[in-house]
Amino acid sequence: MGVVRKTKHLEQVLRVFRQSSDPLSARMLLDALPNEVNKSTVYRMLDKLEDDGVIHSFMTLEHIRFYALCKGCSSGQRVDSHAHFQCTSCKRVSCFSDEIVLPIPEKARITSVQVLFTGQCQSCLS
Amino acid sequence: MGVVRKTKHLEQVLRVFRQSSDPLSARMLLDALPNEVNKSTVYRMLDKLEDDGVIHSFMTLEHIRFYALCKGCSSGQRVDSHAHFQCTSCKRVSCFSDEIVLPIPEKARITSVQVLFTGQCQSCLS
DNA sequence: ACATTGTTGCAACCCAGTTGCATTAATTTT
DNA sequence: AAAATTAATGCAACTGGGTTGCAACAATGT
Ligand SMILES: [Mn+2]
Ligand SMILES: [Mn+2]
Ligand SMILES: [Zn+2]
Ligand SMILES: [Zn+2]
Repeated sequence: MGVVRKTKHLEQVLRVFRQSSDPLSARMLLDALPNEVNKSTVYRMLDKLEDDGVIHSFMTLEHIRFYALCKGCSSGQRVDSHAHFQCTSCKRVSCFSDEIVLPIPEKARITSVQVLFTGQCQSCLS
Repeated sequence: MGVVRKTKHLEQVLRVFRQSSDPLSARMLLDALPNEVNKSTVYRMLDKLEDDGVIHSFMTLEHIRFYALCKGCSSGQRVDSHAHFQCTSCKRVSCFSDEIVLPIPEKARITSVQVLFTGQCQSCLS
């Protein structure tokens, strides 16, 4: 079951996501929230928002889950995936703007795809 | 630093990987090994094998790391990625045989890509 | 205002993965 | 072959992301 009631915390969570250009982990979100919020509460909000399709999540190399606002995959049919990138030096996670079109395997009923590029970001290269 | 000495455990680990068509988690590997092996040892062997490029790893939705033998990305240049699939019902993880060709973003020096499809496998559908 | 029920905080818990250290075993040197 | 060297192993304690049961609280409908 997704979000039902519009609570203060929920509004703040959504505001933090909108103001961030990058995906966030639960820990980063906790630190970014203006009020002190219990971590259980944060995890439960994230679960519900994902249930509702408002956010997507994906795992990074350090087995930490990151979350980002969904930007329009909701329309249904196609399995869309905007890819993500993690810098192996500074560990920062970011979105790739370009949509990636993937051939969908026939062997199963695919409902989502996660693409994670890794390497070194510009600032870590220079 | 990668593997240096050819120990009994290491041979058994490689044998298990060769006999398995699917990627394995550390837990699955532990259970598949003929001898009782300490989990720290297993994790350390996996680390070293990945350092050496013998195996690749990727995270699944339940934040569990899976490992699979590298099948020929070693030749260098191209960022190759054979995609993986996890069934959301039975949680089984498998490889997709078809190589996936991805446009490599210019914004960073990409060294690897992970692609994880999720959905329902054939047997869970029927 | 009241009843209903979703949400929150708390504390305890789970589990994948890590780490420090003493012991063991593979490889090199003599 | 024996000794020396050092990588690999087992163990136990630990870390940290994430979960869960439950009582207290707060949003929503009437
Ligand atoms: Mn989306
Ligand atoms: Mn490979
Ligand atoms: Zn970086
Ligand atoms: Zn299945």
